[in-house]
Amino acid sequence: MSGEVRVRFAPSPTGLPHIGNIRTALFNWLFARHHGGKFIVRVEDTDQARLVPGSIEAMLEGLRWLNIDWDEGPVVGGNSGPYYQSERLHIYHDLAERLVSQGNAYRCYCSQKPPSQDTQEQRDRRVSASAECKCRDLSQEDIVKLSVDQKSNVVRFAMPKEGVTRVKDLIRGEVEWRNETLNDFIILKSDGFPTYHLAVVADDHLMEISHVMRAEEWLPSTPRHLQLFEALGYEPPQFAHLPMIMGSDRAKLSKRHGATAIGEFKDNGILPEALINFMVLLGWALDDKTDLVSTQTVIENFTLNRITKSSAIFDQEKLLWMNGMYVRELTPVELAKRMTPFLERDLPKDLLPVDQQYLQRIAPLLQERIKSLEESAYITEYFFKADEKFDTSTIIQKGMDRDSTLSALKAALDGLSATDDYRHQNLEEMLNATGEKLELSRRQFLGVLRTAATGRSVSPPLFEMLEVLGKDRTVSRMKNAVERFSAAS
RNA sequence: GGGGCGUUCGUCUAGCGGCCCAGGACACCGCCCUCUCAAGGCGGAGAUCAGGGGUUCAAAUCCCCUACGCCCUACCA
Repeated sequence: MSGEVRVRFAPSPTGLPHIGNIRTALFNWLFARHHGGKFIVRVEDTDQARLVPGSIEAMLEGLRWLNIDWDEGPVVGGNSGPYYQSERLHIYHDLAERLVSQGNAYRCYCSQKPPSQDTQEQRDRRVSASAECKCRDLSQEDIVKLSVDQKSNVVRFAMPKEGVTRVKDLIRGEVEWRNETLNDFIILKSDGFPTYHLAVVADDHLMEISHVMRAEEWLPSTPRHLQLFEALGYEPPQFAHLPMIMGSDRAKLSKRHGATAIGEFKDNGILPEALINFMVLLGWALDDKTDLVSTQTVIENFTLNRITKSSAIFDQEKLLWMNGMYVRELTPVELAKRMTPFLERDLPKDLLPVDQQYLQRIAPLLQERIKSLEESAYITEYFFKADEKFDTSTIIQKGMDRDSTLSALKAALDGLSATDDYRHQNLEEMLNATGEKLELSRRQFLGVLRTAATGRSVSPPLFEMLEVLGKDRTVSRMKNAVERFSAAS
């Protein structure tokens, strides 16, 4: 391959940015960065009917969140703009006109039938959309007559009726189609907008795209694009069709498969770096044993021959595991920072705002206990709440009774009130001695204290936790526990 | 119906003719560690490499056929 690598990501603003689209963007970006080329974002807004306001903003927001930067496109501009196809209509009109005059395209006057009225059965049976259209063979006379009383028409590309069209796909190898199996697709719609086929070919050429990397669902339309490039006298770019991402039922991923929009991952507490790593592994692998891999390493090693051919199923479980791995790699300060928005969202409002200093001391204790930031509020709640109002019966540990539990609480309260040294080593030494004196196992004694301090049977290691909680909170909770436990008899 | 692509443990994958009676990871099970929960360590179960034919001294790897899955077959991208 000669010349600069220029790849593009071409989303259409028809809804929330999907994980499949983002993965395509990611692979294009990785490819560009690997080759020191350019990554371009181009908005394919040629379908006015399906346009959903805000989708491009969400798309760009998703890319930014993932740290996928683009060299040309919306916001940043570039020398090949505009990067919205709706602003390039004149280009497509000129090209369509040229194709018609060259004899590579023709106006079609057939009445349109909204596809939505077709039953699935009809669509399955349809030989080809243009099968009944005879406009290709209209005489000049007929055309003149038709164009006066028929105000709207479309332009169809005249596919060669013989021969084959071949592509040397960089991932799949040689693929070929007999031209007779391809129909005369529409290139210009009656609303004056081009279809995807015309626009993509025109822009990939004008923007000097060197490699088209897109999802496999586009493979069947590649011969059309190739024929268009040919008719226009353009040299086609290289093609690489990426495997698709499927839902757990092996069907094309969609909303009903759970979180699929990029924003949902963010809301669900997934770290962008974890999502990147996970998406990379959906169709690419560094070697036979690496799962956790930095973006930098991926960029250095990102070559097309390591891309898988078969589609992949999105495994939420593995993503969550991977996210946990990334959570553990954060510094306490960073973790605290990332948890904050979730605490602000999910913690009872009266506990806000959270004390950042305090949070930073809490963070290390949960770091290896959470898989997603979404768990932030639940897992830290007792650090912020005042005295816990748990069911006092849960405080009694296995093998203990009310009396032994109460004396354990009292003994602990005495010790915890008497000392000011709340370093965990000291607490451990002191409380272990107390527990031994009471002839309780660590499991029992510390279990009682854990419940008294948190109201829960599960928590980070007790001593470290009490150290972070500090004397005031600890003593207050122990007192509270003693009182409530005594009263509940 | 037509066209195209794909098919290695449940899932993501390694493998590009001998190193593979197939390696890693998630999930699962067990043990160890241990104040609970995690994390970590160790081990286990799990794939007749979709099936059948070839080619070859040798095939998951090359070729052919079949099956299945998926995608496309719109004035959607």
